[in-house]
Amino acid sequence: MITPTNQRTKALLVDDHPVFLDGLTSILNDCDEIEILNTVTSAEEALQYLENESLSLVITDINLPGMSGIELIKKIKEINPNLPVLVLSMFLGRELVKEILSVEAEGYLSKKINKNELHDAVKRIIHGGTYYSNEITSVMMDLISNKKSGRILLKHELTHREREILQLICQEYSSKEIANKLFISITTVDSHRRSMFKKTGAKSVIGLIRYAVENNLVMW
Amino acid sequence: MITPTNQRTKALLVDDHPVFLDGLTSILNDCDEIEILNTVTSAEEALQYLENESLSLVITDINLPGMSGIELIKKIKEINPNLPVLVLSMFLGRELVKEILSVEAEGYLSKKINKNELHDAVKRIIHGGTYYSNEITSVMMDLISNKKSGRILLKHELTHREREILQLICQEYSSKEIANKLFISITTVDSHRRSMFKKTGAKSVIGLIRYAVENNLVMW
DNA sequence: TATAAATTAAGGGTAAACCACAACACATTA
DNA sequence: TAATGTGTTGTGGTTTACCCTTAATTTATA
Repeated sequence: MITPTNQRTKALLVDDHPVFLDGLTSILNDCDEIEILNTVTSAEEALQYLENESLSLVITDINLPGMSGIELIKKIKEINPNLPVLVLSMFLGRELVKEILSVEAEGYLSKKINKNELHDAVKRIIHGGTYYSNEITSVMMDLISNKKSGRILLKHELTHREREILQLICQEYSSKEIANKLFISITTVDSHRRSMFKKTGAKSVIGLIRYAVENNLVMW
Repeated sequence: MITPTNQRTKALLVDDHPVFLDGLTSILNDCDEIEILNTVTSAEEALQYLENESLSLVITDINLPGMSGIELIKKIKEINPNLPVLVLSMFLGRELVKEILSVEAEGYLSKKINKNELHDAVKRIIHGGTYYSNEITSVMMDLISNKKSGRILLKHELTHREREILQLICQEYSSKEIANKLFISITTVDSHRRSMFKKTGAKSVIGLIRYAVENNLVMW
């Protein structure tokens, strides 16, 4: 017995890899409760579907060209706070976990998932629940153990200025070049750099780069 | 009219992302000339199918956990040189292009391809041809323009020792630590480091890291 | 065998990274 | 209001990275 089409949850899939979208579609076609409304390869395209009343689930990648997945979710929650979002991502650093939690996504899955995990996640979310994979829950536990005042601090680990400088470091700018670009002293750039080392636990600039990649601060 | 199953090309798909495998399967199911023999998530599993006489095409990712895609292709060409291989990869540096050409893969595609490109590539390869995407051909042109003695040099740009040191650099080891680890002088590590800068054209250690990532020298 | 390349290492230099400490503005909170 | 915390800025000093030349020894390759 097949559930009538008009009762199925209509989903929008967002990922910049067409083959991955086909894989998601193929897997979700095996699920009676889901119907694919459409698949798009950017957050900008996804925005066009947010006013569509039949849309009742968004599954999106984080690392998208142009507007990021996090920005997309923020927009989704502004326009339609009740529309659930399942996040997919390749990497998962502490900072990214905080962002996923702060935009209140209903679920998270690594992009290395299999069919069953995706089915489980989708079913739980469309029935009003949430689904967070093991990877994210272990990072969440880590955040809780480092908590202050009884709750998880969802504030960014790095300040705006620090992120700005980190992005320039990732683009192979030296401290001198960064100082000139931002009209500040080299020693100031140095200070920001060192505070990032402390916060991220990086031993060298390579650790900073890895942090930036794992937290989608740069398009590598 | 459907071609009988026993006349279709039987393909083995290798990728560590199950959803991506589902996407490839879904796309190739639309192609009358292809039939999926099986899908596996590692090179080690793939080896078990190489003695299978009905297998007539392998589509594999390069960046696999454990044995790499390049190593897999080497083994394939040892056991069955006539079995064509289509390579998929996320990144594509000069070094990786050389490796793909040196193991004589019949085709290359970026992992950002769409349905049509995959169909074209597969059809050309199963009819005895080759398919190299625009990304790889432009890198090949670059290699040809830098050629000596009339043909492309497929030798590695970096030596074994240099690669070894680069991998340690990527793991956040300092020159001093690398020297201790390899029982060589710091000045020697410095020599190798500088020769890598020259060969890769990197401006800073970040350029070296990017080179390592783009050429699959490290699992990032 | 001759030539080239890889690995090893030295001396000597500049520039940049890295470290501890601290002033100041600004906001939050006690 | 005073206290505390955080972000941004900065100084001086130490260490390491980065760059050049030169060169011995071993190992491939023509």
